[in-house]
Amino acid sequence: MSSNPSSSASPRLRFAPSPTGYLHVGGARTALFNWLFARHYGGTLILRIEDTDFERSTAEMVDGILDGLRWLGIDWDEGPHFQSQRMDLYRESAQKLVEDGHAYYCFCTKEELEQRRAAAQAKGGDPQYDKKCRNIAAEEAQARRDAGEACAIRFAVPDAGSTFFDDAVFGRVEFSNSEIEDFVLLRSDGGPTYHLSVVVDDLDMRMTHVVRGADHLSNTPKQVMLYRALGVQPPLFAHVPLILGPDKTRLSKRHGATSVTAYKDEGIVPGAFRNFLALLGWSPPDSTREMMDDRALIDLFDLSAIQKSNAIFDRGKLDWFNSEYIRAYPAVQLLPLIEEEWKKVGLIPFQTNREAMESTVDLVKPRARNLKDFATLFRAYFSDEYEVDSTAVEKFLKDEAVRQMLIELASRYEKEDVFSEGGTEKVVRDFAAEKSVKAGALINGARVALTGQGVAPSLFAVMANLGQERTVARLKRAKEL
RNA sequence: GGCGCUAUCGUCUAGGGGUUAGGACGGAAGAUUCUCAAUCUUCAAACCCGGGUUCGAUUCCCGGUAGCGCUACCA
Repeated sequence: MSSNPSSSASPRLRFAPSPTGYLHVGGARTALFNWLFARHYGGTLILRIEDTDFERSTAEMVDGILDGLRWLGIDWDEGPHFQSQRMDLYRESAQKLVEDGHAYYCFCTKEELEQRRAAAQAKGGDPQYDKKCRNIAAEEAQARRDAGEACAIRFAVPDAGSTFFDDAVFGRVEFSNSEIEDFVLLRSDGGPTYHLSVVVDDLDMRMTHVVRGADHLSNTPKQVMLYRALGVQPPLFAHVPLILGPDKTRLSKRHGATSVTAYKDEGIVPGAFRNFLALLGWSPPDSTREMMDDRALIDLFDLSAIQKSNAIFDRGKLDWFNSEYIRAYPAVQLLPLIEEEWKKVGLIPFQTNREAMESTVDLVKPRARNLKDFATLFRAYFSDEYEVDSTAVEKFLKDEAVRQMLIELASRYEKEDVFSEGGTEKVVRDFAAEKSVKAGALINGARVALTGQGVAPSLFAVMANLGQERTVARLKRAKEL
């Protein structure tokens, strides 16, 4: 008998994705919660790939899942283990269950089952398996197997009584055993079903806690029965509510991106995504606190603070987190991510000096909402090939006189010996006073000429950043805009 | 259909037998100025419905409704 899981000194948890698709946001959050819990208690996180469905599982998906986890900053201590390499263990366990009288051979074919199920339902009866094979004598079963008849192994669910467990988030959940059919443990092809493989593996890998999606809540009593039949105490379960789309249905492609890789590709920064995900269904003791790095998340995380109801994925809030994180990320950290975005659009920066690029990043990052902004909105800060926003031209440069003045202004800057933020401003203001025009008109016009945008940081900071030569050249081009 | 779970602003949530029901995103308005997607200020916005229990229920209990999940030789 194992000891009470909740009193274990060092918790052991696992994340067990099925590689039949990329890492989706629901799975990512489950992984995150497991990780936060394990790190909070100094436990062990095991990664297990549940690839018993050979048809749908691919190695490519496994790589995608691992990439997604790494991107989110989730690391693991053991694994990845592959269920496909542990098939013997499942067969032996099923065999043992038969020997101990907890399971039996079932010779019903899939067709027969479907037929009888349909017939039962037509009569308004119970669609559960009718236990036809439950009482076949051991010798007969052996004989039929020897004769090569295909068979599955089913668990013999007790006819009476009920099964319950105490979930860390939902509390006590109880099911009447009569609601649970004699489920299959081992398929006729020799492969285990989910219920068998999870239990056998969680047992073999000495899991103390099972944190997974709430879609498994109704399946849990089956697994609890299996643990009991195997003579052990089940681990502590914690079921995490599901993530829904804006229409309150299960999140799917219809709602946009569902894989974490897609968010990476969309210019979301990993810290933002992790922070956002952590707050979907969980909140720290001080719920007014929202910005949390991994350290804070780990310190504050607690299973009991997980929400019981499903949460809707709010893209707007994610974007907000993204802008906050981009602003907070140091330029050194941001630059490599930005360079990936440049690569995607073929932008080759005119500047190669890292420090200079970093200071440019710092200049514009407060206005960024997405990493892509550095390759689109902010192109002019890094490249001489950028588009000019026509509405900005319309708004600030439609006056021919302004254009002329900007060209004149360029000549003045050309003659400056020092080109500083304060100095450039003085030149414009003096020039405006001289011409009896509002400085704002010139500043706004110059902004469009320099950045192609009507929106930008302080003009003089931009000039200082662009440098004298580039500032002059772009101002001179004002008349062509 | 059966079984299970859930229910606080549009969304994420805090709270809890007596509160002006708090915060955040988003929305609206205003301020600022050199533009704004930045910043600051302000505003609107919620306890699903019906019964109990109670001096008092949004909070506890029951029922309803709704949503979600499970009901496979998928995981």
